[in-house]
Amino acid sequence: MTGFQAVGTNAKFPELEEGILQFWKDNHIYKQSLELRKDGPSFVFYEGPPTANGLPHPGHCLTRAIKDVFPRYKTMRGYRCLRKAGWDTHGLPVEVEVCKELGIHGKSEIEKYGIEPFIQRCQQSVWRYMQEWERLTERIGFWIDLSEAYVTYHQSYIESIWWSLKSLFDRGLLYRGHKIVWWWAQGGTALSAGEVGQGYREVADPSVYVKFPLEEDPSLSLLVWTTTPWTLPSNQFAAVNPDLTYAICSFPEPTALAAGTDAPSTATSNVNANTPAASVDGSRIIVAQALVQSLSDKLKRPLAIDSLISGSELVGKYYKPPMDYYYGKSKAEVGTLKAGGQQRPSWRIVPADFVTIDSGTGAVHMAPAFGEADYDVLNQQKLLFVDGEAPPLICAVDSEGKFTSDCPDYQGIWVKDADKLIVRRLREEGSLLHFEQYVHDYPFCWRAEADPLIQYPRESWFVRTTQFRDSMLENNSKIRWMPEHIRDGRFGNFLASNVDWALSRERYWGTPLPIWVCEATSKMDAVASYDELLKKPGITGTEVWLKAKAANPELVEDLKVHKPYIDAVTYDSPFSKGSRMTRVTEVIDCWYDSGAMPFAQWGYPHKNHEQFADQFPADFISEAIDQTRGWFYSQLAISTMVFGPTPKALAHSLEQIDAQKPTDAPKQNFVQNTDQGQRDFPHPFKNCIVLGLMLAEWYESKDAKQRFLTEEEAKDACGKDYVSKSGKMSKSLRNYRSPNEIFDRFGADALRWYFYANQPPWNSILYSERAIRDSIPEFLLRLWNVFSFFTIYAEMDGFSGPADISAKLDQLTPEELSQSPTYRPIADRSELDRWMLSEVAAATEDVIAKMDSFDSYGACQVISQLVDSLSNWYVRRSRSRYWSSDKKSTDKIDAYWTLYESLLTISKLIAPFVPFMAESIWQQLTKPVGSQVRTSVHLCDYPTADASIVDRQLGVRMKLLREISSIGRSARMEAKLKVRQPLSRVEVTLADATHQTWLKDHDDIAKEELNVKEIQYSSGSSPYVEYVVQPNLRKLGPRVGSMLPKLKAALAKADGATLLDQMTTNGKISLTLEDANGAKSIDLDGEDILVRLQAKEGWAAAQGHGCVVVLATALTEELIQEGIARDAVRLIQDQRKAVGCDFADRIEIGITTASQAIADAINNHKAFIEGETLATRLDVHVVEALPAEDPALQDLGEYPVLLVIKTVSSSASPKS
RNA sequence: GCGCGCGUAGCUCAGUUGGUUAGAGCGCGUCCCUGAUAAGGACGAGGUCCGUGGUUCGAGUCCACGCGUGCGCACCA
Repeated sequence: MTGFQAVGTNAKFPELEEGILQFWKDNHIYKQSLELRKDGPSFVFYEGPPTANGLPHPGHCLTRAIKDVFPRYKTMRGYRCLRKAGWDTHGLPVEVEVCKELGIHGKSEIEKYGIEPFIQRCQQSVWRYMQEWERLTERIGFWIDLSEAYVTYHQSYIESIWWSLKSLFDRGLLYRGHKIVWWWAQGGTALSAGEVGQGYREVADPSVYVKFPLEEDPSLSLLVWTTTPWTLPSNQFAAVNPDLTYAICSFPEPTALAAGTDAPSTATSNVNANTPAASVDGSRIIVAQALVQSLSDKLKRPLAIDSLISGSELVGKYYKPPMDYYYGKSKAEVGTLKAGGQQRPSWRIVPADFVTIDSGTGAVHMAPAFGEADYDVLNQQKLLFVDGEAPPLICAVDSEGKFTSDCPDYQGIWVKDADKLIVRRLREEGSLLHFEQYVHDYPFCWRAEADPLIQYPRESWFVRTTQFRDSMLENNSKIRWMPEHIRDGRFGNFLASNVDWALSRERYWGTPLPIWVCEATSKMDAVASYDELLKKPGITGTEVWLKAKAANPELVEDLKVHKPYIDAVTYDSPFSKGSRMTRVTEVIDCWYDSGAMPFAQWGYPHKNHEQFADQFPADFISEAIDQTRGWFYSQLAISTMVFGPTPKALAHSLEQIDAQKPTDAPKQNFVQNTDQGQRDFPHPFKNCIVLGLMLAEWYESKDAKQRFLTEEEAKDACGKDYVSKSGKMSKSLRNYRSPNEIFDRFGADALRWYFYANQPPWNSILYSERAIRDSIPEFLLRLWNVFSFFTIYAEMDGFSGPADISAKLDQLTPEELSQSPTYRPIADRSELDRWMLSEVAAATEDVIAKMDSFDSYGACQVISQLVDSLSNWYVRRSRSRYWSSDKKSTDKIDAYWTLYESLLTISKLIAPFVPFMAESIWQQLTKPVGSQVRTSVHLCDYPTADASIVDRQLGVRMKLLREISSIGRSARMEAKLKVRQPLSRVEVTLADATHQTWLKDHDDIAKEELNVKEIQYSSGSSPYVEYVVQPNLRKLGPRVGSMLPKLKAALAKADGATLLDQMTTNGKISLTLEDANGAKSIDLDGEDILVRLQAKEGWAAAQGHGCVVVLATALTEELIQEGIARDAVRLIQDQRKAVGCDFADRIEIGITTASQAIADAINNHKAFIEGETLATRLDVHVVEALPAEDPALQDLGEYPVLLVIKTVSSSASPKS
């Protein structure tokens, strides 16, 4: 039979954790934990795949910490929670990284380098930081199955995506469209909305006000405003709002106008009918009436309004564009309108209701090639004309963002560089009315920060997500978002303004779009797997991959479904005999990759049908808020489209699509016929914790030249000349410490607890190193000290807990522990023991309730409170019981069992949160029974609370007792009476007599806490206390309403004690209140009032919420002597420690003093002092005077003494 | 510009359905206790709950507007 081993208080948590990690690894604890629950109900968790081609930072730690705690909790609660890791591997970031490595830039250079070697490098590059990621994952204690991670470039993953895309394609949900996209000209690719959003930056662009002269009167011009002068050569329309009123303005001489009789000196928005002003040069402009004033201010010259004209009257007028590259050639062309008649297609004023008077001139230059709204206008205009006579798209810029030969003046010039040239020319030609710099946000490429994006017409593949807007909103409404406001706020808004998903990317490293086109008919076919492709008739091109593989056997097989190998594969067209089917060149947006993860991680539906059925949808996911439009959206969109019902409007068109297919092609509805069929809402996840962003905190020297991560470092280096900063985490600023350093300094548990217990997870969090450090003593160390206390004494006393149990042991549940012959029923133990175990059980109930509703923050607060109760009340109050010399005393054994059981339960309670410390405590606590019990706390069931143990009333009472002690100490402090000095008496006056009897019965504790001989409780009148009767607003508010202020005043005015007497005698208080309508009487019963106590002035008293504690401060000779004796004990104990005595060493004591009072006190309490200090001899010498300067002199109370102690023997017993 | 958060002590943050004296930790100050001791604890100072207006008997909490701040979104022409 072995016992416990004492554990030191100065634990090095990081080292401890490394040991635990090794233990988990050696014993496959994670695997065992899954195995144990293999028949349990499932709790489905999805890992949002991180990208491993960058180093993990503290934000990833938060995500991983939150992701870990719920699966661990659920597993302990009996659920089977698989945790499949995953890696996001495709996309532009990888390509950019490789380009940097190769020192190349842009698509043409990639193609020069060769797509094949480029792809191979991409595939290798994504694993660059794999080890760091795996190390972080493991070190922080995130239990997830890394060995079977899903990887987005794997063939089976890609084939799942292909299957889903085929399903979309076959249902007509995938289409090729001409759209204005945000185009990265240098990179030669469109960017997704999410990517564009990341790259907005504030820049100053040229802002020009340009005249568009009307053909009917060239001296009259529509004035337009644009910040993209380079789009002017491609001008096609000018738009006005037909509902706005426009003003025709001239430019009067400022002086002439000022001299005018009744003319205003500056522009006016009223028509000046009396003074038809003459423009200096005879020219006039048209602007929105509402903007005349602001325009005049901007131009710093007066504008005179000659007349007004409605927008609708302007519509249809022809104008001459400011730059003539197409106008001169085509101005004479006309097109036939569907409605009859003819019209010039371009350079016409058109109506557009999006034109506003928020800024500019109320007239908008339209270059449909370079603006989405402009493009829509063109499409509307096209509809007006008969086929073939509609306006073409005018575009003077090529896909590299350079002017084409259409525009010889600027041919080959990058559009942004042309701005300056164009502005100069406009000025020279007199069409520029005003120029300024305009500061606004403009998107840049998020990877190549110097490259501005331009809007550009591009052929691209789209997914008809707009058709599913309602379904997605419906699904969204079923998701439990934490915080709640995400649902209707950020995410809901995003869904409501959904636009079709621009899916394709004209890039290289990504999932190839599985669509093959017939070279003759342009008809298309989607392919759901590589095998399906191989079975196509007349297939060729697969040898390209085989050759490459033969030449380099190292190539991973997955590359064969990537560019360029897949592009080589062609087959016979089913649409046109003798023609070939060739794959389109695009790859897809990598957000689609991650969003397909719910099924693609299993390779579904090509395999693993059971796994998918079992693991869809997820019960729980969590990522940071930046994933709203990323993974949260892509998952929802894809699952809704692939597994949800097809909207009615679409179902109709599906029949037409089917009708057009070759006869051997599969019909569209195969998706609906899978073994899954339609799924219940919500999918694909039920609960989602949206994490806040993490900001960094750091310090800088005032000259901003030095940066520090802690205040101490800043102080050391700069004295007071430093400032605190906070902001985005930035690799280049190095304003945060790497997670690894945090682990080495403080440990993973400290970091985890900091994340869980410091704020709700959705709050944005300031990554503060000091806060991480501080979370250690607040919780981890406090618990560890209690644990250490237990082991020290248990070892000393030979308490070995469950070692004497002969029955089978497993998890050391209370039932198992109760088999021990020394374990007494809880009901038989002391109040304190019952209280502690009740607190543990109550906390267990609370933690379970909180965790079941995903409130990890709340759960941590409960746990923290519990540990505080254990440390600062239970152990504090029970210390003497462990010191007792009678090792077999029932009380002592009870104390051990109670503490032991509490620690055991706590180790299980904290296991999901701080898995290392939990494990460490569990293993030490189970040492006496070794291999009989589960080897890891993580293999145990989560504790459940025995309701019969929970005594909430006892909890309330103990809290009151703690409050009385606390208030008493406050009173002592006030009276400057240190606790070592015994007092004769305290009087405690309670506001509420309910608990008085109980307190009286248990006042030993308070007596000892306050070091008093007697405690008197009362709740009646007291000379020290004033009573204040206050209304119970919560009860009375609804009843008396507006009379409440009067009632409040009446109670405040009345004497509290009298009111209370009334209440005691009559059971009610009757008040008469004056109202506007006269007097009104109100009866208050006991529940309508609250009694508050206030200590009267002049007493050593202190007040709390429900009680007042008054000290009897008079000291008798006896009390003083006892105080001295306790001082002496303290002095001797210090000395013992100073000379290195062991716990049990016996000593002899000699005290020399000049004070007879000291000598008398010590002699009168000799036995007490000897007992406390393990002294076998205590001599006091009284001398005339002590040598004043002797450094060995110490203060005993008010007098100096000389203290000598000598170790005489060692003993096994600590106290006797 | 629009949308969504946030704004509470020197700092980092809690604050449940509106309710009486707004809390915690750190830091600071004063002190206590001490064989859990390279720990532990108490007490104190410190608050215009961003501002203004409103609803209400009653607002840190609800509403409106404004200011500051963070994030997201674009018809930023």
